[in-house]
Amino acid sequence: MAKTDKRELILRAAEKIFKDKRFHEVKLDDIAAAAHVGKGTIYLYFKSKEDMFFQLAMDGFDELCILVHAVAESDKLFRDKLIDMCTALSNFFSERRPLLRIIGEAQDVLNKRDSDIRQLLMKNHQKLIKEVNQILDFGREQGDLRDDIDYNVAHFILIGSLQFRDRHNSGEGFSVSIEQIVDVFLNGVILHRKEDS
Amino acid sequence: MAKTDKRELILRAAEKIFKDKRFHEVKLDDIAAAAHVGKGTIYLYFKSKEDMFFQLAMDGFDELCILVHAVAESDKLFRDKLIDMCTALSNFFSERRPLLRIIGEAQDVLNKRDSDIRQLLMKNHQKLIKEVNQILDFGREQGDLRDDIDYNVAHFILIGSLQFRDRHNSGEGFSVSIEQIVDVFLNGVILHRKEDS
Amino acid sequence: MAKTDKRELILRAAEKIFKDKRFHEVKLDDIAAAAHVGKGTIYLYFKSKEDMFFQLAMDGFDELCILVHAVAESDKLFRDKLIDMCTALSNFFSERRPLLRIIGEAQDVLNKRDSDIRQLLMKNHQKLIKEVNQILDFGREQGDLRDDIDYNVAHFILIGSLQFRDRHNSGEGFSVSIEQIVDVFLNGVILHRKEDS
Amino acid sequence: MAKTDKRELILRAAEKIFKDKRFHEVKLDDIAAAAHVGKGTIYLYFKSKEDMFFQLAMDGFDELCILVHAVAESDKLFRDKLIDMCTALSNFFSERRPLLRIIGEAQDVLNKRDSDIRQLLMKNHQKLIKEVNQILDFGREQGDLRDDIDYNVAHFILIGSLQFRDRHNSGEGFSVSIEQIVDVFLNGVILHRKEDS
DNA sequence: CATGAATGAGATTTCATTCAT
DNA sequence: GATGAATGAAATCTCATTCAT
Repeated sequence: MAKTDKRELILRAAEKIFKDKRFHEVKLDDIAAAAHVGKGTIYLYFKSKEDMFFQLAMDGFDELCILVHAVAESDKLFRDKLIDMCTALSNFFSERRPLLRIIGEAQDVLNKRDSDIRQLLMKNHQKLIKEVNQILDFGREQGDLRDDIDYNVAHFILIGSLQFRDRHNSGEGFSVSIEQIVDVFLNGVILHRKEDS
Repeated sequence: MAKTDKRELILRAAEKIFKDKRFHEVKLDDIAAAAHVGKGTIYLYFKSKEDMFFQLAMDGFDELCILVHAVAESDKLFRDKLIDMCTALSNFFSERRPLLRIIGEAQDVLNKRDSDIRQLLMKNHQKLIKEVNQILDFGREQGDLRDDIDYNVAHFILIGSLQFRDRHNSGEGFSVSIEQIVDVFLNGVILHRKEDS
Repeated sequence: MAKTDKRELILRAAEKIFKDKRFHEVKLDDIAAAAHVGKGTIYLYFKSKEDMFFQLAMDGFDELCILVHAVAESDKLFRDKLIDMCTALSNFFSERRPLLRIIGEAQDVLNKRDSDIRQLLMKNHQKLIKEVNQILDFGREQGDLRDDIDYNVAHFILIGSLQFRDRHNSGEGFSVSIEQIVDVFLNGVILHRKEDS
Repeated sequence: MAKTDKRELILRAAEKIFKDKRFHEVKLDDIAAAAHVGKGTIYLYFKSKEDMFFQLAMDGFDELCILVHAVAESDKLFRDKLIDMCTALSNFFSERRPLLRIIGEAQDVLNKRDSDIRQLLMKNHQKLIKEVNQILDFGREQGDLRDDIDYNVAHFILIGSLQFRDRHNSGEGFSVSIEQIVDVFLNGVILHRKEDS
């Protein structure tokens, strides 16, 4: 059995356990049991519960980046890429909501402490930004995007909306579609009174 | 000393302590010490650590609603009302970031369990939504708002963006202004070429 | 119940438990159970298991000093004081052998580490030396003691012999009496051939 | 590499590690690392940590006996033989102080349990006693030793003093010389006034 | 023989909560 | 009401020992 196998095994088990528990509610005993490994084995691969938690968070970030990257590379119109990207993000957020919660938790609090972790978080964040920017760049190249739009605004609006939407979806289906969000993002909410022109 | 004084004392102390710690990192000992009360005293005013935390989290929400309400009632243009509202929200989010983070962290989990807390969260959320809707209604009355915009979309985009923006502000000032967000919200990111022709 | 009561309670229980177990074999569970206190209570009075161990060792040292002091103050002949002192020490060693073992263990190893503990140990050691010296001084005043005897030699021989004797007494009674030891200490093993003079 | 090489390697590494640590502070991981062998290898040569420790402790005892034996056989005066013997013992005690300390620590406890170990300890002790007795016998033959001296008294005083002296030597050199101890052992501490008269 | 990853019993320690004062 | 000593369940973590390779 390769060394990473056990590590993966533990991370996947941890993910499940963290799904519906908060950090302090998660017991290493449960994770060990779920992963079918001895409790001590966890400590071969992770320095502490905290460490495991962060490796889990980083893990999720990587997947997210890969997802967005795939969309950026695809051969579609700007609007469709946006919708694909939002769909990909939304799926990711839905499926891995606990992971996201963990990432959020990690991001905010640990920024203030261990600088190693902060740097890793920033690096990951930049990576995601870069992927999203690829799509926005594409929009700009196509002449579909206003010149005066700060990329950050775009990120905040798209990702923020999607995350918020996801967070407020408590299982009975979304009340707002991705198309609607992308529509507002592209066209705004203002009535463009053509009769004025 | 009035009964509420001690309660307030504890809440204010708790607020400071929760600022840069995660839920499980906060010890009641620390809160009691910071509030200069005995540890047992906390249990006179709060059922449990959880309870105290949620009372803390809800604390101030009423004020926020009042603030937004005031904006709705004010005598301004739609765009300015939006900016005022977003400013109020942003301030609220900034001041209470740690709490919001912990709520975010806990929401998922608690949704599935304590229905009292879920109901309180939803009630508060509805209250805020109602106030925000007043402003959107105003926009619609003014003819500034597209007819086909679902209010939920608007909420998700505005509040989601602001929360996300706030969450990624690590102290050195915001990289994106509220005006920019409101601008995209109103006008979208697309280049409106038709008006040029 | 006074604060020291619980501390004493725990120390006395610990002493019993340490009696026939080595440090790593002693479980705090056992001590807590023996002292009829909660496990957490131990941590109210002692920083850690190690800390408790050292407080226990220091405790024993004090008693030892008190014993020797009482002999020094008594109104007897030099030889009888020596025998009394040796008897007191021997009794102490016998009754509290585990404690001595602990002291020995502490003394040697911790000398090399925490300087706070080292200083405390040295202070205690000096205290014991001082008490023994009182008795030797008395002997010198009486003209019973050679002028060229280094007090340290006397300590090493008396205390060393007694400890060794005690350590090799495994319950079936001592093979060597205190009088015999004091005799050799006083007169030496050499045959003083009076006929030579 | 011969079979005993690995065993030796481990024992020498263990010796270093045990030097300034208590039994429970020594980790087999450390010993394995220091010996540059796998942790499992230790179990090829030793039944357990305890077993390894005792083999280590017994290691060298034979040499000590041979050394004392050589002194007994030597062609010297009684006093010089005593000094040589004490020097040999002192060296042995100095070099193996950490081990002796741990044995002391464990002796009490183990006496009550593992009878194999007790027997081994006693056997070794008897062996050493026998060699020391040879020297005392020589003294008696020479007419240098009082007839009424129990050999055990002599052992306790000599070995006890030396061990105690060694235990209180914290590295900055001995405060008491072997000659001084032998002097008191031979002549006692009393002023022999009769000879003056 | 040699290894070191894996184990899991059991150690130490923490901390929310209680309750006698 | 206010307190904080006491609690003990439960958490994290350690490490001697085993065993498949």
